Amino acid sequence: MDMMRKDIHNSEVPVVCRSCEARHGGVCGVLTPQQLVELSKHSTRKVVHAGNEVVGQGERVASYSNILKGVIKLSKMMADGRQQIVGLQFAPDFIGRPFHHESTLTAEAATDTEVCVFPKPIIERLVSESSNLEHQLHNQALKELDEARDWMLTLGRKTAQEKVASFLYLIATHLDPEKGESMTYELPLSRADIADFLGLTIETVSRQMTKLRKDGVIQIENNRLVTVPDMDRLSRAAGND
Amino acid sequence: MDMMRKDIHNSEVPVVCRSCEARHGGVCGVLTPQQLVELSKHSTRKVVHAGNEVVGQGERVASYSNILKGVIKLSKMMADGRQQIVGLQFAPDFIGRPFHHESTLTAEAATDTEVCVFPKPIIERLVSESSNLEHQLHNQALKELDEARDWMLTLGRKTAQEKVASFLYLIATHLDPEKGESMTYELPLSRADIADFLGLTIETVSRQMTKLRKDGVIQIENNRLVTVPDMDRLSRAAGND
DNA sequence: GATGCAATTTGATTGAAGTCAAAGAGCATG
DNA sequence: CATGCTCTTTGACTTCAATCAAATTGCATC
Repeated sequence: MDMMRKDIHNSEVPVVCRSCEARHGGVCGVLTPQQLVELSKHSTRKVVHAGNEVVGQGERVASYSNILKGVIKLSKMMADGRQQIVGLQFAPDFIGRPFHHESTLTAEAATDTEVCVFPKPIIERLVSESSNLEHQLHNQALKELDEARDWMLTLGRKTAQEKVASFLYLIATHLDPEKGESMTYELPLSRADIADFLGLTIETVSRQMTKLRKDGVIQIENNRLVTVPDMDRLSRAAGND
Repeated sequence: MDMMRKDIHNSEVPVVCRSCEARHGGVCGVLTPQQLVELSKHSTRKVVHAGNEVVGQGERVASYSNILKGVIKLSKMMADGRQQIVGLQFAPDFIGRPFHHESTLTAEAATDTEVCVFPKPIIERLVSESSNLEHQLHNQALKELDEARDWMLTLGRKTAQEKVASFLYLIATHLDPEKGESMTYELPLSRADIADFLGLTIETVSRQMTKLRKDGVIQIENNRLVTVPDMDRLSRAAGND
């Protein structure tokens, strides 16, 4: 990564902020060297452990962050405690909205996570200066919108079996975008989180996982380690035909 | 409206495109007079009757449009015919995405609709020229994202009763944003569409409407005309505490 | 106002997912 | 390696919404 950076730019100006270190993508990817120098002065790298909140529902948002590592879950909660996960964010996604000061949802680390945090005024100034950056954020919003709408179809019209398969497929494709025929990965969510993402109960998720295992669509070790021998078969089980 | 326009601008330059006529908002609202002149040369006003497609799922998109009047439903369909409405668009929303050439969903008129249509290259040039316009589209995308996520909570975690009440509340607030205590309106969707929006069957929607009527939360005339005597009560029935 | 058709409602029954309860695994800690 | 804890699975039973099957209503047309 470091080598590539040198090859392309062949100079001493930074191409990522100090806190992000060698990671491209996210906000850093579209800034000028001068903007990166400025950003580096105010950004800090932070570790957020699984289960900790990044931003609470209804809270004032004082900072923005790039995800460097791990998975963040975005969720909404009703007054009586019913909860729905409305999105998952992976590196190098951006958390927070310039010029919107109140969050309508809770962002919480699903796994242990590393983020690069900037103060609000800095990122807002960069957005005003750089139409590139707004374009980048606009594109992420459109990607999130597409994902949200795909998930609405899953929530509204799929069976419990298809929902669980859809979830396993979604995670697989996000963790490894080059799709081979088979793959093995660590689930970033507990059964309770999966249930909240799928609009099901823990017990139903468990039963459907067992069924998919018995049918040979997946193998499971230690509750979290999933092997998908045939991605196309999983996709079919998810109802994506 | 025309009078207001004159008062504010006091000149002969257009403030909306020819086809949109006196309507502000949507794309027109953020363009310069020169851009509006340019846009007017290529835009056409079009009537789309209820049930007709504006853009089909997977089709190449050759144009963009502003909704002037009526309601457009955005939906996704599975191979076996199961359908989910993933969004409703009202005037003056914009339909279409600059630089994305394939639609991932179907846009269909729910009611008789009027739209102002522009060819793709025109709007893409205007977006490149005007950061204002991208900002406007970005904001609409964020609004749609918020609405999609709110609806995910409804789809995943609410009961049939709460879903139907949520729908009636959603339509009421979109058709008349100044919320009085009571209101009467024409439903823009059939029972079948409501079912597809809520992830329910027609029969369940009907039963829950009947129940809300018998409980005095709403009154219904001629299937489509709904009166809500107490919006707060409807909101509570929708689970929005 | 009678006719025909689609949209909506209502009823009887079934079934998928939820609830309640208990047992079993996984994983830290002393 | 026993202890205590949480997380997950499994089992028995219930319930809410789906399905299947008529009625009924609304509405355009003759």
